[in-house]
This record gives sequence, structure tokens and C-alpha cells, in this order.
Amino acid sequence: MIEEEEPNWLTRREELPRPEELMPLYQSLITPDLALAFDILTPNPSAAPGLNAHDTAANHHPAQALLGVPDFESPNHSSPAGSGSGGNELARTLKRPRLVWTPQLHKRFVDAVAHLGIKNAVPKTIMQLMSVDGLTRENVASHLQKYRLYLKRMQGLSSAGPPCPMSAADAATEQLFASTPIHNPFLARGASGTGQESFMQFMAPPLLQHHQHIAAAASLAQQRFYHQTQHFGSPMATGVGYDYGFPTMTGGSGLGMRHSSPLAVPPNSYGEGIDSGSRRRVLTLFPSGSED
DNA sequence: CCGCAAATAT
DNA sequence: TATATTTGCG
Repeated sequence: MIEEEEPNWLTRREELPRPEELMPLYQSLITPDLALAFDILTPNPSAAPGLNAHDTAANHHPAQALLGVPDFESPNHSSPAGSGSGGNELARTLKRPRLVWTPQLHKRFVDAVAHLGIKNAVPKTIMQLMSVDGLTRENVASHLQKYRLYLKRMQGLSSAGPPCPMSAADAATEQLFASTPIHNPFLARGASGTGQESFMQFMAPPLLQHHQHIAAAASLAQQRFYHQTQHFGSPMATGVGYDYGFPTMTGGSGLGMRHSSPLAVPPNSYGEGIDSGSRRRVLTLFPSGSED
């Protein structure tokens, strides 16, 4: 019996990938506006993946050419010595659209936090550790706030009652605070002892090419695009609401959380699981990197 | 700069 | 409407 490497994803040993290692995850945080402001070429006329511009209404972007990472981090003028923190003030001052924390992005976030430790997990450090272009400290800070709340909520919950539904933060968190359509029957399973079973590999079937052509992705052969279909909560759209797998912490009514049916989406069916003409579908394609 | 609370946008 | 993200304050 040798200490064989255990495929335990639950291992807290989150290896902190070096900036170079986790480069592939770069989310095109550069929005068209931002790019324009920089006078750099705009990859695609549409919103950049990962970021939903205020122009969500016009989601019919044909192709997703997410190439040419505009390194707004390295100015042409080159002020090597000067401007340590300044860098590109323009970039910082630009109004960026809502940042969409994709599971992958969140994953990296969690990884960073795990490695830094709860004590050192401060926005700035996390941000630096994530090494995601365009990601601001504010973004991380706010996300961290929610993340902590989420953890706290979960802790208190797991303390009183039957076995926790899942490995907790690991799974749920990875799921990004709850926004992944992927629901598998195993997810709601009580793990015995340390038997924390993971289940994040089931999702990765060839699910794309739904609408237009995303051939552009060809460049990043390793990157898979997953179309997350979200439907705006319509008062009448009952029957199939969000399937949030995590507690709501609304400060309002407190109740009113409806659990939609356990959307048992087969590993083959995606997106079109529910259809509705009047529903607005937000296509969020997130490139899957080498992580997870 | 960090954390929290409120405001705003989607 | 609720949720997510942003913004302001201590």
C-alpha cells in the first residue's frame, strides 16, 4: 500500500496555478467599449464573452471571435518606470458592463481563496492571484462578500440537521452561487463521513453550435463553450423557474422561494430543455479551461 | 485597503 | 420580483 494519489477533488490541496498556468482561462473581460477606448481592435462587435453588456437585448452575436487579447496592461507608449499603479487609468475609469461570474471564473476565485487562506483572502490578493485581465478589485471584493455570506449561510445550515446535501461549498460554490442549470440526481446526496463525491465531470458534452457559428472558438480548441440558458423570471413563467440550488438570502419577504422541479436534464440535453416563446434567453458562454 | 450596507441594473 | 453587481461609507 503506497500512498497512491487520491483522485479526491475534495482535496483542499488546491494547487495554486501560477499565472502562466492559468492563463488559458482568460475571460475576455475586455468589452467592446473598453477595447474601443483603448483604440485597440475589437475582437467582436458584440459583447465579449463573460461579460454581458448592457446591451443584452441584442444577444444575437453571430460569431464569438474572442481572440487577440488586447493587452491593455501593456501600453504602447511604454512608461516602464513610471506609473506603477497608474498603468492604464483609462481602463480603470471606463464603465464596464456587469461582470458575469462564470463558473470557471468563480472556480478560479475559489481556488485563490483556498490557497490564500481565509485570513489572507483579501480582494487585492485574490485579484492578483487570479490574474484575470480586466478583473478589478471591486469585482473581487463584492464577489468575496457574497461568497462569505454564502459560506456562512451554509455553515449554519449544515450544523443543524441531517447530513449536508453535498460537500457544500465545493460543489455549490463551484456551481457559482447557484446558477448552473446542470442538475444531477447525485447532487442532492448525503455524503457519509468524508465520502464527498464530486460530480462535475458529467457536464462537458459537445453542447454548442446551437445558434450561430462559433467557429472562432476553433483557435482555442481546448476551450469548450457552454451555453447557459437563463430565462427571466416571468410572473407567468411558473413551472420552470430558476433552479437555484442554494438558499436565498433576500432581505425582503423571506419566503417565496419556489423550488422548481428537479430539472433532470440528461447529459445530452441542454438549453432547450425548457422552451418558451416569451422568455428571454441569455446566452452565457464560458470557455472551459484546463481547470476542473 | 478591507468589510458592510444600500442602491441600482438586469 | 428576486437576484446580481455596483457604489458609497466607516
